[in-house]
Amino acid sequence: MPVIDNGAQVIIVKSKARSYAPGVQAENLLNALRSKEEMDRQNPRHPKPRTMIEKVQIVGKDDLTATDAALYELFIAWARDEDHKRARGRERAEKASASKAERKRDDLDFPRDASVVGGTGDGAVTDIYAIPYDAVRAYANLHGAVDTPEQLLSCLNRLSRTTVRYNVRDETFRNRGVVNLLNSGLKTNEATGKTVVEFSLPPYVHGLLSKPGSWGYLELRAFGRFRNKYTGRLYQRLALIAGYDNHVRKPLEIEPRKLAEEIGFKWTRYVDFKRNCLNPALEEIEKWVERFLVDFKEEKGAASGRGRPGVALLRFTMTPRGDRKIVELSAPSMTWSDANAAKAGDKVLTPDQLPSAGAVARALKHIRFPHALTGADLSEFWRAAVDEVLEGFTPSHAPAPGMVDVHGERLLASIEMDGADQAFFAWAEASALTGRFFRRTEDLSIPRDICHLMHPKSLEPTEGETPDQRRLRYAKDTAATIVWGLAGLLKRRMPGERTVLPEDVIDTYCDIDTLPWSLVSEHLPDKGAMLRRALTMMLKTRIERHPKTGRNRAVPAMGIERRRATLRNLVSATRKENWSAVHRIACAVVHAPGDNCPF
DNA sequence: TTCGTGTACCTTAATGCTCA
DNA sequence: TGAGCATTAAGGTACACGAA
Repeated sequence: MPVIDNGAQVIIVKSKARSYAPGVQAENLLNALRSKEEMDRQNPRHPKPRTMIEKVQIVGKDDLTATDAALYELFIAWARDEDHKRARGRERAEKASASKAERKRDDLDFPRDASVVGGTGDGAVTDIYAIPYDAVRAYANLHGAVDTPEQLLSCLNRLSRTTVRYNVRDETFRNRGVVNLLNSGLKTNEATGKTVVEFSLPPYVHGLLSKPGSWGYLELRAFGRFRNKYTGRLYQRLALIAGYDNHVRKPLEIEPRKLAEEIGFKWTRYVDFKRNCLNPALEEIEKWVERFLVDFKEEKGAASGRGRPGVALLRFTMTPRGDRKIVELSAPSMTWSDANAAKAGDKVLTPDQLPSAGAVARALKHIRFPHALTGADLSEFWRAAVDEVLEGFTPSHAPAPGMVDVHGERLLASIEMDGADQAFFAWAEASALTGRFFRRTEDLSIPRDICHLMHPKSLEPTEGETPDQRRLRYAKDTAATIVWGLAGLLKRRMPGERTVLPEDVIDTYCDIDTLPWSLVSEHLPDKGAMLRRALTMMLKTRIERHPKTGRNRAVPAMGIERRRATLRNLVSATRKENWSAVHRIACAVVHAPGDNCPF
């Protein structure tokens, strides 16, 4: 149902939040693990949830080595890969059964993450995974650190006894809880002599893998070669930011002590932190990470008394490594059908908006896609993506574009500035990571009665715009997106998946570090301190007993209607650039607690 | 044996305060 | 106003310990 917002009816989906879990980017993960050459060629990347990157803190003894951390990332990637295989199997089975009896769509409200892996139905997932021993050993031995079963067992033992705290709220997890990283061990079949590494993830951690949100794409190849225990911890934080859209990506600015605390470095002096942690970590990241480069700067603090002023702020600026120019890439031959599909005219797109057959062929050769695609597939997906922008409509069942995706006005601007070929290549590279735009034009069934209301002015390309103006426009666009999300117009993601309710995504809208709030903060008198407090309060939870199951669960401390109304007011003020109104609303939330709010 | 990690000690640099 | 002193933190070197 459209919602009235400042006199205009709008329907949008949240651009930041993804409503499904992306898969591991690897042609064949097992082959990549077994062979160093395959690892270098495939360079598998796995999406790690932002929560797992930012909110985890090791509790107690921290004797994990760089190899241990690499193995942990491997296990996370493996679990995700296995979950996806099972999910695809489930989808095929559902399709088969759907042909026999028409399903009642509203009855299919089962949790995706539990059904994928055969969980208990309450979000708890209890699967045990097994990876061939030789594959794990080969991966752990990428830099010659682990060779024997005893050495591998030592790694697994350290991982199994390490406990972490996730400082997040969730419907099933209390933020003061502590869980093991994982449980793991070696298992040998005495009859066949075959050995596997078995592991299981704690249910809460496993559940995070399939939750909607933002992701940091981590390169397993790089992880396997890190030798410094802190490199992987710093790398994940940088990779998370490096994956953001060019227009919203800001440098990571953080106090040295805070960063040290976050990555588990015992603070003594800055020079020790730099020497033993930052320098080796940055060297290794530069040497092994393919996706981005890091520029590191120190900022001295203001003199506050006697003595030499120390380093007050660290600034890490990430830039994509090697933005590839399509004309510099070799062009392979193409099948007759692929070439015809690429050259075919389009009812909506102009010839200037269609990539050449050569561009499609280059994308197929030089971009690593998660699944086998043909040129005809890519051409079709591109037309659907541009069509979506031109119509100004996002299908209700489509997942929201991620920060990595090239979409919206940026896509049109890229076509105009760089040409269809280069724009297509950049779009294909991003889509290979997210999979967001791999769908058909027939999915774009637009209800004409509301279509004219959904074409945000911000989608029109503008000239002479400064980066700040562009960022402001992007923030306002995201604010409009939130309005659509709050209106409950995210009906379904895919056939058979459960309904996405506004309350499912409200938490992602309360993220102060993302647009529009990151930009809004810059305009507020207190630099967004009050807004941060307000959004934090909206994320607070309290524990209550479930009326049916009797189990304790965490529920939002602030009522859903009040959270929704507050967010709507905030984004409405943001769209009008009424910063004082944003500040007043934030103050009202902080100082005037209402229903169920403990403050 | 090599290398990562942590610690200790000394020197150097930067800044503010005091006083002639 | 400038020299000298006090204070604080970085830079550099060396060494011990333990994991790989």
